Amino acid sequence: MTIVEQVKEQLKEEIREAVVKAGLAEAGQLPDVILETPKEKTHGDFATNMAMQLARIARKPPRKIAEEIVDHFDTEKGSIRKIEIAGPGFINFFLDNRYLTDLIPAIIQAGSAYGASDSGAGKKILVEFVSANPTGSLHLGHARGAAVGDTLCKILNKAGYKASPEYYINDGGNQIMNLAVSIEARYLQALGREAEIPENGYHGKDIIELANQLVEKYGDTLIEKPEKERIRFFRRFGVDHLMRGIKKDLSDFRVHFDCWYSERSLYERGKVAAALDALKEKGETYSKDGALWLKTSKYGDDKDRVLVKSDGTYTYFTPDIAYHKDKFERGHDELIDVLGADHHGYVARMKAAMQALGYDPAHVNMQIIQLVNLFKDGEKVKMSKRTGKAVTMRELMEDVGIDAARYFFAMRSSDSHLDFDLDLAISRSNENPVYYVQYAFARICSMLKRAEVFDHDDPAKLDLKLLSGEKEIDLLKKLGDFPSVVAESAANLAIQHVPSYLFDLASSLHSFYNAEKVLDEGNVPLSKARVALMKAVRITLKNGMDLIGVNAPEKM
RNA sequence: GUCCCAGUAGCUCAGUAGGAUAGAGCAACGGUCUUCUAAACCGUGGGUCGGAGGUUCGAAUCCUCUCUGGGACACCA
Repeated sequence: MTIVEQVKEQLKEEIREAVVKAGLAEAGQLPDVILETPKEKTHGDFATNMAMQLARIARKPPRKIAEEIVDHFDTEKGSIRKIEIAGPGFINFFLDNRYLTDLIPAIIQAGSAYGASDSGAGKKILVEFVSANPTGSLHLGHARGAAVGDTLCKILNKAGYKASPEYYINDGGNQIMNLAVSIEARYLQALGREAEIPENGYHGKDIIELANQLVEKYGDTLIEKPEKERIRFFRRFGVDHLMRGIKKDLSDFRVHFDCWYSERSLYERGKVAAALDALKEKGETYSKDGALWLKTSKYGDDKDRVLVKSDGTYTYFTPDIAYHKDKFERGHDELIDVLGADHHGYVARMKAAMQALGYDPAHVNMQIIQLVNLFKDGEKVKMSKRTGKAVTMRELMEDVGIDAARYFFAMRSSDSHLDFDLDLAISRSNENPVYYVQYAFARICSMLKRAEVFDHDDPAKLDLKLLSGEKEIDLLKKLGDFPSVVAESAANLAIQHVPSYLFDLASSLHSFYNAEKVLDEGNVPLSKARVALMKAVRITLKNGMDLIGVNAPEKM
């Protein structure tokens, strides 16, 4: 438990005691004590709305109840400086700053571990994201999914969950056949022959480049191969090549996956057939019009879905079911899929399929990432792999930079539409908040380089109560918030809280920096205490930036 | 037609397990470097939280209806 949590828990316990002592409620019927941090400083360090909650049970006006609670409150125990009753019946607690200054040695000692908590209780979560078909380069939408998925995993792990990031490679379906045929066509064209890309094939530039490489490497020798073998060759070559590019893009974007899961491997290990059998056995399927259907409508889907088409082949849905079943079988308690908005229709049917297999659909969590609209020269740029005009993830990295892109994607709630103005991001990148946060870090580094005289091995021995200025208290409170920000962010799958927290912390730092001098030879004890504070802020900023995949530069 | 997301300051968006006077950045205006990085700080102005009802001590937040914008609704993946 973190220091701030300990303080809050103790305070809650004391409130409970006071309520019982005052005879306002039995210990058993006591509502949960809600202790919040007021926005307004004049409202104290912590506040509770207990009196309002008890108004009904005790049948008294809230302010009267608040008075009785305060009268029975044991102020000796904790480090409470002052208690006030305010507004409709809030009880505001003003604490001694000791618990705040205690944070500094704790943070310095924890180092890169600061911010961690066990609020996730080791729950195993598989987070699948990106999972783009290997049929072209990753584009802007994938970049958002990648940033969100990667950050989500890091936040979950920091908060005590066990999250595994995974990429599902769709290397088994029709799309891949289309890819092979498209490569073949481009290959023939590169050799100067007549060939046309099929209607649902891929027209991207990267396929042309791929074909050119084939010509360089193999000349026209591939034409002589029998068609089946040739297509198989193009397919494997295409998948390998494109997956290499995808992996490179993702790792350059600082996105990490524990596992690259192949769809083909599901077939090879009989997982698809097994999933199908399981559904049949449970009586969740039926035949109609020559196809095999799954009764997804029984579990809340709009209509039933086809598993096996009348031509005997599987729909994409069937291996996907096998894949999700496998995720549970590998021991994960919960599944999170980070999906593009175009997969919206997929949510109900996959949850239904999992329910049909006997899993709790509440453990299948689909996070829909809304569209990214790109604006360039004031015009909306349509994204499509097929047209070859898509803005790629690579271009994004080169144009706006990885730090800015990662921060930008993390800072907005992923279920809102995102307008990404490329011109603005490129031409006025200094206005990007990421630089504000990084600058705070760089400033501290720069100060600490000169601070050797004031540095102390054991911050606990310093006179930290000298840190009592308004700006210092602000900073300390922010530092103490970090673990609960991470925990809450994880619990709500709301990653945007972290960038927003970093911005606030940076703001407090800048404000402090401009108001006070840290390194002052005229006041050594205070300087030492402030150096320790700066170290704690630097650690916290760094840990937060790590979570969202943004670099912490020592110099800017 | 059904479903999902959004609508909060001029612009881009935070804030939604109900809390006190709704926030930030940008833009506008006015200040601050002989002092640890001015990519910063300090200040001013700017709001029917799309609209209407409801729930209650209390609603941007929860419920119902409604308007506007975006997206999804294949024996494609």
